[in-house]
Amino acid sequence: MTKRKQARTDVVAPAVAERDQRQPIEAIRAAAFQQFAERGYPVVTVRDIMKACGLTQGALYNHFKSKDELLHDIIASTQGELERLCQQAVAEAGSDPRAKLAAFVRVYVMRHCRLRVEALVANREIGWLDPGRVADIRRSRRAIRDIVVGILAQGVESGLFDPPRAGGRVDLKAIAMALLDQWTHVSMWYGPGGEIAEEEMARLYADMALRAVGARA
Amino acid sequence: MTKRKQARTDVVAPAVAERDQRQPIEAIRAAAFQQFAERGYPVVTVRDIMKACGLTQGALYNHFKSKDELLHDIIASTQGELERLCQQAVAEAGSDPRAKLAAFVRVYVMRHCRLRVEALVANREIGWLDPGRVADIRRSRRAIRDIVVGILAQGVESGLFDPPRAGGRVDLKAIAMALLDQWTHVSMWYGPGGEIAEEEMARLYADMALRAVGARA
DNA sequence: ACAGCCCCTGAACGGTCGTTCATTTGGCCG
DNA sequence: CGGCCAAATGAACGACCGTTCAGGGGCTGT
Repeated sequence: MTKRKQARTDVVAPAVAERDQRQPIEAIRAAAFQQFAERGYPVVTVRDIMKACGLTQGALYNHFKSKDELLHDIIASTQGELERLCQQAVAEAGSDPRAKLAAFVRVYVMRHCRLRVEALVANREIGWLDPGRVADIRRSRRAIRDIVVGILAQGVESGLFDPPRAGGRVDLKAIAMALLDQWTHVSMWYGPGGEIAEEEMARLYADMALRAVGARA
Repeated sequence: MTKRKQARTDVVAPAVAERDQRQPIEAIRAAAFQQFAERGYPVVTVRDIMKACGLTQGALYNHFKSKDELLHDIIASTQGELERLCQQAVAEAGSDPRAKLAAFVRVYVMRHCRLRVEALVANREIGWLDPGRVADIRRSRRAIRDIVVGILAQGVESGLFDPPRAGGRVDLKAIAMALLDQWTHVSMWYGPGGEIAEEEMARLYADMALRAVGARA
């Protein structure tokens, strides 16, 4: 091989553009999301991104310090919004852990269906960030996981959940990771043209989760 | 940035080597698995891989036609073995769909715990393959998914499974995808130094799956 | 009208990439 | 011991990378 432009043979839709009409910084963010989701951070060049919003390479550096900062910027904004939505959903769901879990799944899954591109980038491309910039993203991910662990703990304590045991005792962290894995990766295969609506996806996943943790009827 | 050697800030363990004693072709495969898992296909250079097994860049091309062929070779071998193991596990599990599902989960999860490096590469790096080479890997993935769909269908038909409904009817394909997502991504976070043994992980995931599909006690 | 500023352009820089190839190595067979 | 050939070397090639920067509009406020 001598050409270097091979695309990820994955997921998602096309993109090219005439000079985007939005604020250039927003146009760059949007183009970067699309391109990173389609082909992956390392093979998307600065030239690609800027061409996709009708500018040239150099203009990127009027808005971002580096390609890496651009990636961090778009991941961090998406991740922060996700964390906020999850907290809000749980807070508004009342005190029953079953309602909390259902509300969490609903928000989380619907967002990963609707904003597939953003979810894909935030979850798959995080590994390309400079080590120094990855810390706050990881913190946010842990925070989201801990919300789930908290709901499960409350459910167990109140006797409303009866989750499976691993090695004699219940490992809520492992269960939370397993559930989050399946909710997160909806964005890898869910297609808006698919047969199932986002609403139905959310309900399906919530049902599976409540069954998996042994929620009382 | 001017240096290009940033590592994925992800997962997995170290590697360097003095001249590997195995057949060079096997040494290259092993080094490539390790490096791709640690840092990701696009940023691992041919020079990196060959240095890791004590050779120089040029020697790769005595054994593989290109870097891309090397990636396909190691993914295809792992993927093929996984498909074989899954088929075998189900075939040996008798006729009860509950036993089939449990056997499948056991084999699938334990393999993804034990061979984390291979699973990581096969699942995460597939997108970097040339489009022409990706077809057979996708076929194998679909085959594995269809094994799960088949087990679920049998369970529903025999009345032993009562899975959740989405939009009025049962969508076995979506359920199978959801379950496979959580089984597959164990390899992303399970650590052999972790508190849970592989056996216990397999049992935990099998329990969750049987509950999720509404298996009769 | 004009200065000042923001933003964009596009050539240029130093570096790294996958791949090729002429050459050298080293083990095996007669 | 000499010939043979598979396998390894490492320089070289052409391409392209992220980033910099001097130069050039086209707004704004006065």
